[in-house]
Amino acid sequence: MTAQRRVVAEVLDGDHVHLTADEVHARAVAKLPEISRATVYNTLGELVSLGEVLEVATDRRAKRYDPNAHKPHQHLVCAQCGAIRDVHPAGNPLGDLPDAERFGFVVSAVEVTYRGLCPSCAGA
Amino acid sequence: MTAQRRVVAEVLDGDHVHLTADEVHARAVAKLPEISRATVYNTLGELVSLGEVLEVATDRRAKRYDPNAHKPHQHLVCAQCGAIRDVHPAGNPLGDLPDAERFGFVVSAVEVTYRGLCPSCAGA
DNA sequence: ACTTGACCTAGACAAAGTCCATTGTAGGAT
DNA sequence: ATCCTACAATGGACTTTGTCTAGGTCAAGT
Repeated sequence: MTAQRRVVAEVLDGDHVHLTADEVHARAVAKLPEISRATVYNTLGELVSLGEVLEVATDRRAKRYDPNAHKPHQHLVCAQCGAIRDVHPAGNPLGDLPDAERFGFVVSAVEVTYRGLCPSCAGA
Repeated sequence: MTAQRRVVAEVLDGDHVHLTADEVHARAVAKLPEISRATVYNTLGELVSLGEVLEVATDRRAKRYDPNAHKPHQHLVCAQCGAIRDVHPAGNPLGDLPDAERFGFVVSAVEVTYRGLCPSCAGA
């Protein structure tokens, strides 16, 4: 546990945030000015490997990092402003895929992304 | 309808393919050598706007373009080789999101990506 | 003190996509 | 037939996101 890794972990802790790698880097620099981009990327990669943090790809721009890795959840994304909320759908989406639709695949995970407009974007 | 747009449409037609923009460009160049990358991107963007083609983002690398836009479906992706199959899960995933989990959003769409191993990658 | 190895840094590099100024073209107006 | 205008296409520069590499630093063990 080095100073750099502690800073990255601190940045992700706290709110239910979904930061991009660059945002993590920017906040880390605020606490530890000499931290480099490569170190942030490396540390995020390690946290993902350890299962402490999830990668979320709700758009095709930057990956986002979700510290809420221990409770299974899906994401709800505003198509306009990009706001992201964690949500917990009912039912088991994996079970909804019939054997006939599995084409012999060993299916092990499912990601669900709900898209719509958040209250402020829908009101505007 | 120009020659360039016809060529892009032809490339996407046919099989149930999921090509990246670069693959579309490569195949378009084979038919019309002077077509430029920008034109392929523009044309793909127009086809997406018209609802004739879907953008699929199963990985964080290139977007893929799915000509099967008229029948709702989801995707099953091999985590190892990247193979993509169209699948049709049972049930209505949109309905699985309770009102209490919508946070006031107007939810209009849902994307489901199943991940696993295809038969050849699972066997190897 | 020297070696070793893990970690960090800066910057170069790569892939995917977008933007922009210029050039080309097709159809209508004169 | 020629000109005009609007739209489309082109090539290349640029941006964003992420990875890689070569070298430097530091602490622990011998």
